[in-house]
Amino acid sequence: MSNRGIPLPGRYDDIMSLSVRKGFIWPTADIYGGFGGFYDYGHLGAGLKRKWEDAWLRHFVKSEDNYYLVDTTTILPYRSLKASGHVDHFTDVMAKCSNCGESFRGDQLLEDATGASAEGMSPDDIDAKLEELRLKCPECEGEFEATELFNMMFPLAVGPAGTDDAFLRPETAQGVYLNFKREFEALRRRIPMGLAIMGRAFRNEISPRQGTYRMREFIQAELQIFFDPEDEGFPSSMSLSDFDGLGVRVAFEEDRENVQALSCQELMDKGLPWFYVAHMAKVQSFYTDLLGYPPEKFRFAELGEDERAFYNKIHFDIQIDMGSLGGFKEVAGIHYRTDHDLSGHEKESHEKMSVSSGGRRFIPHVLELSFGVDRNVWSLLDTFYKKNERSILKLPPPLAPIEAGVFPLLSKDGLPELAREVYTRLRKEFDCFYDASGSIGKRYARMDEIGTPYCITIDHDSLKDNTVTVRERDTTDQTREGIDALPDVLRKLLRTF
RNA sequence: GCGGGUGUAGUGUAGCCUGGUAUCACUUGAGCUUGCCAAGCUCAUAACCCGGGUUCAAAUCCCGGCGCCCGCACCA
Repeated sequence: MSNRGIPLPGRYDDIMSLSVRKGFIWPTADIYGGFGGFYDYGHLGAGLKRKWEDAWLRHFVKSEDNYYLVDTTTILPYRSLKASGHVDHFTDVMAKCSNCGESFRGDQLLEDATGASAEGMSPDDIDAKLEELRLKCPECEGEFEATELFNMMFPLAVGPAGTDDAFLRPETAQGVYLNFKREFEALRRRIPMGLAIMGRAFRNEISPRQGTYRMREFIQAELQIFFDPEDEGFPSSMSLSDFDGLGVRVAFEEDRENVQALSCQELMDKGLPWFYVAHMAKVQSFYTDLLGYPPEKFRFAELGEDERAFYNKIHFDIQIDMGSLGGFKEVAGIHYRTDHDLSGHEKESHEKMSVSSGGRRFIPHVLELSFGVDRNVWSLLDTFYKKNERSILKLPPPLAPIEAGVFPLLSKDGLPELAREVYTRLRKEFDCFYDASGSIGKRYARMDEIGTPYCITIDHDSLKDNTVTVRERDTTDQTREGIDALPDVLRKLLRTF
């Protein structure tokens, strides 16, 4: 990824400070000095995250026939991850130079020296081979220490026997593949079939960095779409004509800095299959149309052969330009995983994964839409937090953790009583916040900073005619509405997707 | 994991070199005030990342750990 660049000065700190002060995000076990690679969500962060997840679910899962949300365990048995390739590919044998201290991947050293793949070799075998070939540190010609196994997966000892026979899942996707046969039956053997999981995944990152961008425990929202690779009609409910006006913003591998806006047809002319293009359009539409990201901050970045997993036939990252992180950073990916995963599980479990459809028998191919939820939440804060004379978090209203503030203009003359009454009525349906403290301007400012799109103020006129002012966050414009009409008014303003 | 920087109320900071338990601002809470955009006044709450060591005395000096930021490496 060409993520080079320096963060805007103070931008990261501004967002982290906002997060901590107001209740979005802070380090796990903060009172013990934090815990590298782990972050907790406060009340606002949890609300924002939940609403992003709801939006994702509606846009990608509930909008299609035969797409469903499932939920699977975070602990998986050894064999399932052996079959998926994670046991071998997620485990690196590190060789450390005794002289300069530099670390290298043992299999890489052997491959460079012999030209043959050394993947999956045990540390002892690699040690023996390094010895045999008399390999020295490429940096300083120093000797290597005994190699060590570094596993990106967290091993677990399940049961009283206490053997390392399980791992915390490194991606949610495997949960879907393991349940493919059951769901295919339960959903009456229909293809295409989409199965989504939103849940936690775990990777023992060597150096977690940049807040919630790279964590050791993180949340994924992943959709696995199973389809017939030979069926041009997939998926039947999608049509490229839905995206006619959309210029799909793409940066190809050979010229990563050059973002082109291409039509779906132009992308297909470049050799991408139509189902892949359709999902690119759908993803971009999610960000730029639904959530309102500025198009220039959005792009697909093609990953080259050496950057993507070997089984991903086509792989574009979805990247958002984040000032706090120094440029375009990955928030999601679209991966054409072919039949790699189902075939792997068929081989290891001896369960047939092939299906009959369209008069043929085949193992379905998988298109995976994979989103990092925490990264997306961070990108919302980065993209929509404006800090000038006013500090405003210009969140899309449907994502705002607090949807409306309800204030009495003054703390006297019966205004608080009526305001409380309005608040009590609205809170049944909307996420509301009542506040009577400080000046009205200060209360507006507090709401602006946490992204509350609307504030309702009860004044003296309200007592006479049952109307209130509704103040809009970004413009500060006010309209006067009847108290009885508020639910309808707010519904129209807030339930926009 | 390596190198550089760094850690003081909720947030941002002064103090650290030249040891004597801490500055300022904003925030937060209470009260007064306040007829619509962080106004004002009074009062209050609140901090030296953790653990050792040196010393009569450690935020300050030394050692170890942890966290954070930047670079390298890593991120099938």
